Amino acid sequence: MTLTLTNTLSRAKESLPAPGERPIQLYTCGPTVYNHVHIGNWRAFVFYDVLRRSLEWLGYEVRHVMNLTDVDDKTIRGSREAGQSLREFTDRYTQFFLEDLDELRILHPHAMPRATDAIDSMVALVKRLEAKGLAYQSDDGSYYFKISGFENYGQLAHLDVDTLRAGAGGRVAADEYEKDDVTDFALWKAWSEEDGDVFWETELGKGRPGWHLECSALAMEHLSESIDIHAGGIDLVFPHHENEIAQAEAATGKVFSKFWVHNEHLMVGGKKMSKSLKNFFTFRELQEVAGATGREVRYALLTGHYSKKLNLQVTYEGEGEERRPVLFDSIEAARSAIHRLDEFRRGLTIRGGGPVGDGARALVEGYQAAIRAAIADDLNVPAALGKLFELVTDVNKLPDFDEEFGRFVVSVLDDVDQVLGVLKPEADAGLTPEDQALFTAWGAAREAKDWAGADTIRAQLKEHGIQVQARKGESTWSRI
RNA sequence: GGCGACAUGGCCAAGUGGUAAGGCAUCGGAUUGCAAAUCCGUCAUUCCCCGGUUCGAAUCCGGGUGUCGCCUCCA
Repeated sequence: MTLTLTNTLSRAKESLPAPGERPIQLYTCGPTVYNHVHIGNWRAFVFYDVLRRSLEWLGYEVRHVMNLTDVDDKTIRGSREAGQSLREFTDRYTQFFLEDLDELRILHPHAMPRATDAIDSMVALVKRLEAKGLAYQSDDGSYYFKISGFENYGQLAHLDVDTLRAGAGGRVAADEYEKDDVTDFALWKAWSEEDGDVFWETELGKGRPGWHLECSALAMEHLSESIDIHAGGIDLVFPHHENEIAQAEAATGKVFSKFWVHNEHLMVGGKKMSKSLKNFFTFRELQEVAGATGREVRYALLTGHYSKKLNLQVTYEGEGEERRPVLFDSIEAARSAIHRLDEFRRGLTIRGGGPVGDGARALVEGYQAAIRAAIADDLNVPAALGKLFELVTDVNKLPDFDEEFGRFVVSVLDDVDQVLGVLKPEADAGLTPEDQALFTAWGAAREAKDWAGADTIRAQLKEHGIQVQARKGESTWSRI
């Protein structure tokens, strides 16, 4: 099925080519590995993941590349403060990032190149631009992109260069005098004292790459000079993506990316995340404060359409300095919804009855098709989730069904989960011997109608984080 | 100042001309030894406000209010 996406270039929904004609080349802007990325960043990474999974689910072959920014002001400053080499420092945060990626059930991109592994590509790109008269060297040895030489500048952000120039005039710091034009941006930064031992001796001199350069170079190196989709957070539209386009298209004369898709921001408690508002959280903080799992966070991030702001609702207590979050409503809601989905799945495997008619099967297939249509229509995950819950309610209403039908519905859930990535329950090692003994004793006490004893054991299990369910056949348990 | 996005029930959130999906919470019922969990049902005559277009608008247009964002390195 053909996927449509909102293309930032046109600000309209556009259809990709039908699947099968050729593989889709997808590039997404990765993290700067200088700290734990925050929950808003995770919205972007989950979005990229849904995009890639959706493409594959709809029948596309995909090659997904995401960069790791491991050299910039922040990584250099961080490594110096930590007393580590740049590589030691960024490796540490890369490792954290990869661990969290797995927790959030995000598929690893096919390639995750570091910026520092692409110095040669970047230098070559600058040389190419210089040969065309679109890059120039300033007095301090840095290289800048000459925006006046690229007439399409502003096409993505829909900004007018003259307006930018006027706006920048009053705000640009005095140390920017090196540039011919205030709107020009750095391609290569000449070494300065603060860079310490971070530099590369290249044809461009001693220095390090500018931020925008790595994405253009890496996309071209690992994919091609004209890719299909480039994704990122909405705040990267300008200047980052605009500059990527300028660098790439000025050098190659080709369309850098046919599609540009951007995810909107995550709001926390109705506000933009900031440290001063105390609504700034990393995934690891949510794990500690709210007991959130990666699966719950992923679900919460899937409840809104990528192109719209999503609010992570938080209830606070106290004012000013004392203000602290006491309840993460969105995480709680995600937890309840996931629990219900897990119970539904479990019910499918333990309910064995008579055969169901063809109508029931057609009903489920109808929902499966509706979910596919919702995903194909600009990745409408919230609408797809709506259909999924309608499926749940309708199947629950069936008076009876056999094992084969149960297996069929499970297969549909697994199919849909190729995109959602939240329906598979966490792997559980099972009860500890002690808890297993309690669970058995609880059953025995109930058998003997020793209600007081049963209630005591039930309370003990609950303290261990185990909730029991009395059922007609075999009783069950679940983690709280 | 320039440009732009958004405003749907207690919370989250689909829906972009044909009469308000879904989730969480609430409430009622079923089930249960009692619970919990689960299941069923209930839950917006109305979509920020005012005006307009239309047979018909949450959806289109104009005005207002509010929130958020971009205007050189924040997903």
